[in-house]
Amino acid sequence: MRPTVHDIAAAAGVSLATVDRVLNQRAGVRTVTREKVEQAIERIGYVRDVAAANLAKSRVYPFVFILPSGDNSFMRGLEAQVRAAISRSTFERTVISIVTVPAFNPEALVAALDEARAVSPAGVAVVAIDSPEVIAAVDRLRAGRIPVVTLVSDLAGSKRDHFAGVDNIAAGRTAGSLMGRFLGGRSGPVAVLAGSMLVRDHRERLDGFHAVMKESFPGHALLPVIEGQDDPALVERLVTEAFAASPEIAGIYSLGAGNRGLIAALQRKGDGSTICVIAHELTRHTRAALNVGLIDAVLNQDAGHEVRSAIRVLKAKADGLAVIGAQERIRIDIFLKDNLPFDQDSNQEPEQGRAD
Amino acid sequence: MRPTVHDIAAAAGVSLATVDRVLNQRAGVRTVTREKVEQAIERIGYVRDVAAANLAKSRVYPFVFILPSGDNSFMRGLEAQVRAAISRSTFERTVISIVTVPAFNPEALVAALDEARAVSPAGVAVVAIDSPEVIAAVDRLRAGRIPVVTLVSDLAGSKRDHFAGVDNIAAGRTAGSLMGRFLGGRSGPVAVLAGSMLVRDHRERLDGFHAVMKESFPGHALLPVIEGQDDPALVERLVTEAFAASPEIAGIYSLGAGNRGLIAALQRKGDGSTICVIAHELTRHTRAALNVGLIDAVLNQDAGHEVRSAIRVLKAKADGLAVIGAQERIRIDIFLKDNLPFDQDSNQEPEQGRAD
DNA sequence: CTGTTAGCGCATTCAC
DNA sequence: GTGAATGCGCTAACAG
Repeated sequence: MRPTVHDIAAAAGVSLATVDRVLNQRAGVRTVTREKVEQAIERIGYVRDVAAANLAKSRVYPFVFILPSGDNSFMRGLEAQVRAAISRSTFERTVISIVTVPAFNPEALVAALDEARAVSPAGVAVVAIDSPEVIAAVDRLRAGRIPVVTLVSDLAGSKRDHFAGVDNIAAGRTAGSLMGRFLGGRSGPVAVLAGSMLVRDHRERLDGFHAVMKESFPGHALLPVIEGQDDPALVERLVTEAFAASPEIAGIYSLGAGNRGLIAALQRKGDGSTICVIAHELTRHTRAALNVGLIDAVLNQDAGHEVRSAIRVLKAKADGLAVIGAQERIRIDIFLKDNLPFDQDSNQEPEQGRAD
Repeated sequence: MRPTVHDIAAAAGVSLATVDRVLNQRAGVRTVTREKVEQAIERIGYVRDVAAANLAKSRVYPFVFILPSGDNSFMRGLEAQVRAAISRSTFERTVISIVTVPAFNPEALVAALDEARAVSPAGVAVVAIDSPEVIAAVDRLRAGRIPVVTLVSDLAGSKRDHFAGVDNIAAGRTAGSLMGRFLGGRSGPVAVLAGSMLVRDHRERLDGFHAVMKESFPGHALLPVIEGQDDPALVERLVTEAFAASPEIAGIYSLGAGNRGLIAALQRKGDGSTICVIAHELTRHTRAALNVGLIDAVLNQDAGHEVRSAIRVLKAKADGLAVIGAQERIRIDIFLKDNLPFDQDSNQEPEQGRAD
């Protein structure tokens, strides 16, 4: 049998209450007594039963998720995954609230972070915007001993506990590598379509992509970045203009959102399927385009995995426990039309009701 | 507050023991009483606290993992992941034993399955071999109400509860798609290197690959399948012979193991890097070859994920609970040299000690 | 057939 | 400073 608090108490010759005080680093124990207990713990190899502790405490974990609002399919899919987690709350002892704020708006995000702090939750998960004020707001949370996990887009320079998202430089490099190889012998310039250079994930993808294209496929000119603000209508207009300006475009890397607009522009062009297109995030739009050959590859991050991982990490941080590193690494999924998962698994919808 | 057994008892006007009998479907309750309790459960929306139940039962889950022996890097990585799970046993309330049996040997596997049944564990995970005797042995376990999860290679036609592995037809198709595109304009036949047609995963990969090559890239002839028995020495010899017989080979799809032999043959050929090579499973050998350009892409299944998933599913089946479908879907990871994860995450080694 | 009671491992009053 | 007693939600003897 695995040792319990009773065993520690017996071994150290003290009572349960004293053992508990030492275990939970509470005051009111003489140093000698404390050391006696600590040695006993060490000696008999005690490890706390978290489940029993949580039961005794009737512990629940109040978490706040802060996401961008708007009709970005990926973000709505992310929100659906948070709702799926909410439906599991009873089992997972969580109480999750969702706060949405306008995209690409640092002030709104700071306000949301400060409001979250006011309710002192057990943890906060946030899709970050890279700005000094946001960093400061995150650090205020951490100063209040509230664990913070960044979701999808990281916040370098902040004191966030963890980042639940992909390595976006590697994602950009991967896109570059696929683009170069898929183009094969074909010539022609390559266009890059981004949302906003305000968010770190977009900047990093761009850097990775440019690096590989210049290193390994210098034959293809890189057109100036098109910033579509993740807005389908704007994207469609800008891409159509780009086609007019450079009819010989051989490839497009869409590293942000608003792919509905891109797909519409490609369809309008008619011969769009000869252009090599690589996009991010599997939504119902990109999935359909992949299936008909308008898009050649989709790089994806699994929103469900990100949400579940964020919750696991926040719990662990709240309890001061370790996490299984590999389990929390978010992969860069590469989808061709040949390895598309069943529809239920796309970021579009929660994974409820999947066959098995 | 969430309702408890006490609330049910009060609402139904019975005692705790009766409630417990109904909840755990034990005999010795009059039908009227049972119905009264069931209605109360329904009415107040009771959901059992699994953690508390496990605490009261001091429940542990004895599991048996049956893996092939031999020096197959992927399988040894899988075993390392099981050992990593064993190191978490205290926290996860598991008691896991590992049994290894010679690869591609149905009789040995049947014997191992029957021995496992003799100790009546809470669940069995097995890397299956596709044969009627093995199916029968698995079904004997199921007949004894022991949950069974197949790992890596499935066992169609059996009553196994779940398969923790990738969709191997999709994997083969994906390999075909990448092969065709990476070859671009280049001509020349394509060779396929397999381990054994005895295991289902190899057969399925082959089918998927052939299908796509014939549909979409009919310009490339497909050479007869080379069966290397996952043995590096044999693989090296057979591949070298294939190079001699067909010097104009443009691509190789290695869908099994023994890639050390393939890599050695490619190195010996010298101009090997002009051949497009797609292999399975990220091990230290394939990782190194990917980095130097001898291999162009590696399709991978995350052994750590498979093991953790198998354990989660076995637990859920043992308790009659539901699983989160999407969390248990094993992805086909596609690795180029640009999106290689850090070394700790390769299938070669357990994920202990990863930075974060 | 049904109810009473005593734990599972831990946290937390409230006395001493 | 320290200890004894009670309860978290559930299960399992053991009575009745």
